Amino acid sequence: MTDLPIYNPAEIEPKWQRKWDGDGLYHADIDPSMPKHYALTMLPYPSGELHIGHWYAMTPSDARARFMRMRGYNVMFPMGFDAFGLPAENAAIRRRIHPKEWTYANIQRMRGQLKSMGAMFDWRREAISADPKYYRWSQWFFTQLRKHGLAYRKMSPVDWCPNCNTTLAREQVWGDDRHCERCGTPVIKKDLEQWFFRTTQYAEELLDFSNIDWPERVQALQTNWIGRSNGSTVYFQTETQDRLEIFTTRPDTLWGATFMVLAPEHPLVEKITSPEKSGVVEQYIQQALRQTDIQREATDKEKSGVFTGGYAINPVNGERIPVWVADYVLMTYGTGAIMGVPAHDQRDFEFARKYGLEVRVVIQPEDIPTLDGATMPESVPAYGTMVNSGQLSGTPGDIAFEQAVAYLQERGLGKAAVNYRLRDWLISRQRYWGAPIPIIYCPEHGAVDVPDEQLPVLLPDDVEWLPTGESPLKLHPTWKLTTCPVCGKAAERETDTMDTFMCSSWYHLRYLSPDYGPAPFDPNEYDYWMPVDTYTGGIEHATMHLIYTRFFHKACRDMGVVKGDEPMSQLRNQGIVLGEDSEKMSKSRGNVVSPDDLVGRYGADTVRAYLMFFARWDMGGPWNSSGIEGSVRWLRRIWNLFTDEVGKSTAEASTLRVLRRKVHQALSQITHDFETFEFNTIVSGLMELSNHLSRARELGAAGSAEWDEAVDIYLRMMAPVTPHIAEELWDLRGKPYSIHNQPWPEVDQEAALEEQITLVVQINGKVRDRVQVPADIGEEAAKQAALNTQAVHKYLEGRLPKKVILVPGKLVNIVE
RNA sequence: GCCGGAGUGGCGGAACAGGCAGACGCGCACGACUCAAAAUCGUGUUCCCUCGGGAGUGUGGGUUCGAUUCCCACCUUCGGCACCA
Repeated sequence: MTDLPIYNPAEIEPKWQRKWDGDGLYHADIDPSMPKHYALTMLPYPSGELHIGHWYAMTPSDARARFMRMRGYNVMFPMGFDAFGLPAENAAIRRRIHPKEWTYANIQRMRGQLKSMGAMFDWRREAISADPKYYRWSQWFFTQLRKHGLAYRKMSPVDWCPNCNTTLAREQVWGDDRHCERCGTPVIKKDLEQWFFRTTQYAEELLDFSNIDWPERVQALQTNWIGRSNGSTVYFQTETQDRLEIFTTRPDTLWGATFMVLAPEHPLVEKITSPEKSGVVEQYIQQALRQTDIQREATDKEKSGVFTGGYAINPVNGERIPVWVADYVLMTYGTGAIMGVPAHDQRDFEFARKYGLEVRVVIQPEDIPTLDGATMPESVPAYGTMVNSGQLSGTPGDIAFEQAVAYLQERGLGKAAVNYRLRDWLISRQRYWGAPIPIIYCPEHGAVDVPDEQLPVLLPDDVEWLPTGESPLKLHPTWKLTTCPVCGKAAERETDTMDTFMCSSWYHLRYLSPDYGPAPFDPNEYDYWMPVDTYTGGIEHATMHLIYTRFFHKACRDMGVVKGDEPMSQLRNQGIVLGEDSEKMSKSRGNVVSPDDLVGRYGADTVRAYLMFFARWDMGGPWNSSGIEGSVRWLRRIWNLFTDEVGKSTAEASTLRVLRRKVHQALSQITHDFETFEFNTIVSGLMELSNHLSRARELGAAGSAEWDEAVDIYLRMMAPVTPHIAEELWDLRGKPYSIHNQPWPEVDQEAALEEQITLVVQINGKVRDRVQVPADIGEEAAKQAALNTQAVHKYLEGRLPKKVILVPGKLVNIVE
């Protein structure tokens, strides 16, 4: 017995991590002679613990980045921390520890955990959004957006979390009960002066995904979120001689409008309401406004409303129709006013039936019986021939929309219009732990930008934490006192900070040059590295971060700060790792899987391999603690297989030919799967090949040139998945450091070709036999071989087949 | 209600420009090694069966010589949106 080293990840993993780190192996620097690849994975929030979800997101991303590196790309794979945010403040209040201290302690701990992954992060490029050298530029971007009219301040009803004491963006309000994303408390409405970014200005462009390779799923979610509606604006006139604009997606039903409805907040309500109705209307509005959005927006709620006593004139037929107020019309969409066409809209129908308003049919779809407004049990929203519609009567359904719009436009009664569900992005937060909004309020000059040379507006460290929930910046005795940059007189700072999504909208740019002073990023770095080639992260950011960062990039493009239309060329999302009970992991359920424990027990390589293997990456799924044993055994076997003593090869030539064939076939498959992010079949392909290698070894293959080639290729293929063991085995075989600097092996197509193939013999589409034939067999010979099989003889009993179908290289189907 | 995924052995999953269903792994069973166990190695493992076969990829149809893969209609489930005019 010789002293063969045993596989001990606890020893080799830290050893190689230190060596790689010391050598700067993964440093990515501009090199115009090489094609670049910017691989980016979503940065974590420094909550304190790296959990298995981070590993699940990051290790395959790392493996892919490593693969690209071996393929000859100059790969940058940076990491950082999205370090501002509410949890730090909650910790501050609960544990009487400063958010900064809490955050940076967590960062330090998580940086260590991240390093235990053995990922190829270039830590020189680390960016932390809570660093003044970072948020100085978050503030600069805000100023730029304001200068270009893309940031504005407005008094508006906002979603307010009474527990967090702050506003929330629409995206941060979740669920049927409209609760706070962070703490789960139902939100309330509050009127506040708030800062907004004009995301709506980019609504149309954000719908265009034609130049980026993003998952259909994300495209669908974003498209849905932006909510484009094609229709037209129609100008009604009230009897008080006011213009009342409405938006409709069905201008072809205009002749069927039998009433109008205004949102309770609509500015014309007061004026249009007749004196005798004002009491009832006033009462209704008060009650509507008191309701929460949850009550008001519940779809199953019975519609309610009141008649204002006012009338408007339908511009297409001059009819006088009553104007109502109802809370099913929202001030925040369209113009806050609608025409009611009960025959062809279900909401209007329910309203009309309840209040006895006329239901008039103006659309008659061809395939259903003639409609009668008085008796129809529900609305008919389908397109169809226009009827009772003046000179447009008879217009067929397929052109009714365009004809109606044309009719309105010719007469100046309306125009084609598009509406979006997307709202402007509310970025004000009444919190301390965020980037201060760089604005100064002067009694004389109003809201004034903090001049660039005064940036950053630093967060004061000496703040008091009172359990009022009020932002400590408001309570600070002196911080907000300053002077107006325009007139120099006493003025006050804005005490709100920015939504952290603002900071994370451009972190990929800060990675380019995290210490750069003159600008948010070094333009040379930008020109070389951008755009991000592959972006990976969770699907849950589809309608938040991933819309914000696209908006941000487009806005920056229009401000002349960046180039190109999109920040990230390719996006891939991973799924979620659930607990073993198939439920979402949570501390209270006690089903949390700790990556640190797993690494301690099995080593990082095993955890990496299992995370890539156990599920389709984009699907995720429940954790299985016994399943990881498969990865443990695989790596142990590989270790033993490649460290075992090698004598002289005793294998036959055919064994070695088969060995080469299997190796190159696996290489071809694994290369393909790396390209397409199919990580689970990368690992299964490696496992399968290791089974072939074991067999070949038993047949005496070790010691041959073919065996050496097999091991060499094998180690390179596993290097992106399990970087430590690959490096160690590479080293043990006396190969030059580092395996991670080796090129990806080339497939020898000839070696991968099969010599013999198994031709499947089907009779009437059912498999009846198989026959071994040379791979290059001709058509006739293949058919003959199939017809000569026992099964076919037995089946046909001398009869002639009706048809013989050959799928070259695969099968012969004999049809009787 | 609308939009988008997903339904394959006991389990995770593989195969789909239509062509051997169940690769790979977990689990399980049996065997080897061991005094014994663990570990390891080997063999088997979709179901039914009268051992000839038969059925089988959520359900029901269709196209085809041939369908897990394509088409139509459903069912279940997960995610998103939702009184959006």
